[in-house]
Order: sequence, then C-alpha cells, then structure tokens
Amino acid sequence: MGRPAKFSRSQLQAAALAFVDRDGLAGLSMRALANELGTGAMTLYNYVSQREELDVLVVEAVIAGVNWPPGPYEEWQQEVRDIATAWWRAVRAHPHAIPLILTRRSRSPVVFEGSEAMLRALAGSGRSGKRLLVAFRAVTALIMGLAQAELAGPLAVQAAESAPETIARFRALPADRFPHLIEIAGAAMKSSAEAEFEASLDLLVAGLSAAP
Amino acid sequence: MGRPAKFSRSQLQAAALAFVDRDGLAGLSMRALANELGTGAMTLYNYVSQREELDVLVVEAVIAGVNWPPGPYEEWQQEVRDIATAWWRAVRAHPHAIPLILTRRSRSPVVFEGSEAMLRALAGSGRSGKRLLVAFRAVTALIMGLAQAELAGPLAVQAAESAPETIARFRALPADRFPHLIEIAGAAMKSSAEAEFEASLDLLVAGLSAAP
DNA sequence: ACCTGAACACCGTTCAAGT
DNA sequence: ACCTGAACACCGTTCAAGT
Repeated sequence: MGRPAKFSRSQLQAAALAFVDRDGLAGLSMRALANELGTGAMTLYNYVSQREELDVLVVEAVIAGVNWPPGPYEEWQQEVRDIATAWWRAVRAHPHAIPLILTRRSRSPVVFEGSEAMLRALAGSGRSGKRLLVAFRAVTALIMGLAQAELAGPLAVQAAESAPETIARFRALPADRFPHLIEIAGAAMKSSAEAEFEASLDLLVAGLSAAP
Repeated sequence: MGRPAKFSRSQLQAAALAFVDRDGLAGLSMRALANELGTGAMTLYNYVSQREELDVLVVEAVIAGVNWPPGPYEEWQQEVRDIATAWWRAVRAHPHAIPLILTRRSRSPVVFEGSEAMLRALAGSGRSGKRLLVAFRAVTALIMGLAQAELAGPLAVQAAESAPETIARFRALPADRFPHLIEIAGAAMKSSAEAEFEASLDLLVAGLSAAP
C-alpha cells in the first residue's frame, strides 16, 4: 500500500543524459543526479540498483535517439551505408557520452532492432552464417572505431585543441622519421569527421561488394 | 640536494599495469597503488600530477607491448595485415585495460612510430593525402572497434557469460522478428575472436585493393 | 511500496611539515 | 628534491526507520 512513485525510469534516463550532455561524465554521481532531481541520493536506489546502471541509462538514451532510415531499398549497399550513418550520427550527437557507449554493454531492445536491420541489409549481399557475422562485425567495428577515433586517436579528428595547435604539434615531429604522419596531419586539417566517416565506410562497402 | 627518488616512472607503469591485469580497473586508485608499492598515496604525486595519469601510464604500458613485425614486405596488403594484427594482439593481451585504451588519448612516441609504420604500408597502395588519411582511419577504426566489440557489442565475442547462456538468450528472441540475429548468434558460437578479426580485416583490405 | 537521513568505508587532492 | 601524514570535500552503499 505504498505511495505513488516519485519518478519514472525514463525521467531518470532523460535527466542523466541531460546532465552528461551539459556537465560531462566526470560529475555524474548518485548524489549529483539526485540533487539535480531535487531529492536525496538514496531515493535513486528505488529505480536503479547500482551506480553503474546510471551509465547504462545514458547509453540507452543515446541509442534510443537513432533516426533509422525508412527504406525499403533497392541496393543493399546504400541501405548499409544509411543505417551505419544513422547510428554514427546518434552517437556523435552526445560526445560526452561516447566513452560510455564504447565501454558499456547494452541489452536494450533498440540495439537488437538496429542490429537486425543492419543484418537484413548485409544479407542482401548474399551472405549468411559465418560470413554474415563477419560482415556485421566489420561494419559495427568501423562505426564505433571511428567514433572512438574522435576521442582518443593519435590524430584526433576535431580534438579539444584547436587546429593550429595540432598542426604545430605535428610540425614539431622530425620530418625524416614521420613523413606520412605529417602528410595526413595536413590532410586532416582540410577534412571533416563526416567526410572521413563516409569515405571509410565506402572502403568497407567496396570490400563487401568485391567478395559477395 | 634531495634524496634519491624512491621509484622510477616505469616502475609505476609496470605496477599499475600489473594491478589492472590482476584486479581489474575498478580497484585502481592512488591509495591502492601506493599501498601496493608499500608507500603512502601522496608519494605518487611525485611521479604523476593527477589520478588520470595513472590511466595514461597503463595505456602506454599496453602499447609498449606491441610486437611489431620486422619487414620488409613485398606486398603492402600483408604488411597492413601484420601491423594491424600486432596492434590488436597487444590490446587483447590486457583485456581489463581495454576501456582505458578506447577512451584515453596517448601521445606516447610508440603510437607515432606505429602509426607511421602503418601509414608507410598503406602508402604502398599508391595512396597519399586525404585518401591515405581515410585508409588509415578505416584500418585503425576496425582494430579498435573489434577490440571494443569484445567488451560491449550486442553480441559479445567471448563475453563474461558462457556460450550456453548466450545461446539461450538469443533463442529467447522471437524468431520472426530477429531471424538474422539468431543466425549469427549460432555462427558466433562456432567462431573465434581471432578468426573474426582476420576475416574482417580481409574485407577492408579487399576494399583498399579494389580502389587503389 | 516507496522514501530518506545517518553512518561507514572508501576516493582524489591541498596543505603544511618533514629529510 | 623528494617524502608523507592530516585534513577536506567528495564518493557509493548499508542499514534502519519512516509513510
């Protein structure tokens, strides 16, 4: 015979994502989020069983934001590209949350639906079984790997530091030992994350088309 | 006029990596690592300026463990494959550290050297400038993305849970809505992370070879 | 059923004092 | 120069008590 619940789980989810988007990951704690919601830390334990579930909540909120392409498609290649791009854009829309998306496992139904949609598209290439699994792994890895590159790559796409700083850092490298690194650092300055994503994806799709 | 330093930075590095390999990431703290080294927490501040640097130390220790292939190569494709595999194996040798490798940026010289080696191999395909950058991004993303998949994918390669558990979880999915997911779950049972990595890499190398 | 304050065992880090 | 204990402002979480 209890009182009505003070919050819903999706309220928590929205609050946690908003907190991370605004203040970054570091400040997200049971106490801080509770304070944000105008209650005490212990109240949150009525909705999540551990601090870690806050992270899961954030990841699921980001995934829920994927804007799936409608279809149907005539070409499986274009379908793969569009689904991959939708996923990548949703992840990039919440840059502060990317470390969580990379490291937390999610069993949200949205992940299953997105995976099945991608698999359906890839199956259009004639793949099944182990070869379908590999194609799926490769595409997923490319998406997440490129999101990761913006965080932690040796050549951050658009890092916290400004372009001039990055140029200066690479110019400081000895040109005889790192000629190619200096070369692509120059190319990176005139490039964009979106363009690099699309071109990378095209490479993989070409590989998927070559051995169908 | 000081006393001699009690530790070296590489001693800290080794201790931090050993700690993470043994106890996982969660327990790594200034106090715990200091305790491990038989000293007080504040002593560590003579070697690192922040807690976060402990993470950087761990990442660099892992990267230092990459076993670069000797070369020279006749085929750039094989060189790309071997460098990628060396990188991937070093990462996988320290599974507990993977979340750090995915999220921490490293400016270790070893990263620059490894990147330059990969770029040299990729340049063997005739690429330069923006196209070389894209090829580099794609290969790197695939490596890190596949390492990430073992942590957090919707279909963990060899998750904490056992194969039978995973099979059961996917059998519980409605077969009419998730036919492909169920199919690759079956394929994943009879597969290995190494085999999937190599086959994925082959797909991308095929793409790189198709449009040289 | 759901809410919540007090308490406990942890953190990272500042400061001041030691050699 | 390097070392270190005390202290401060945080954590997550258990427990017990409230409605």
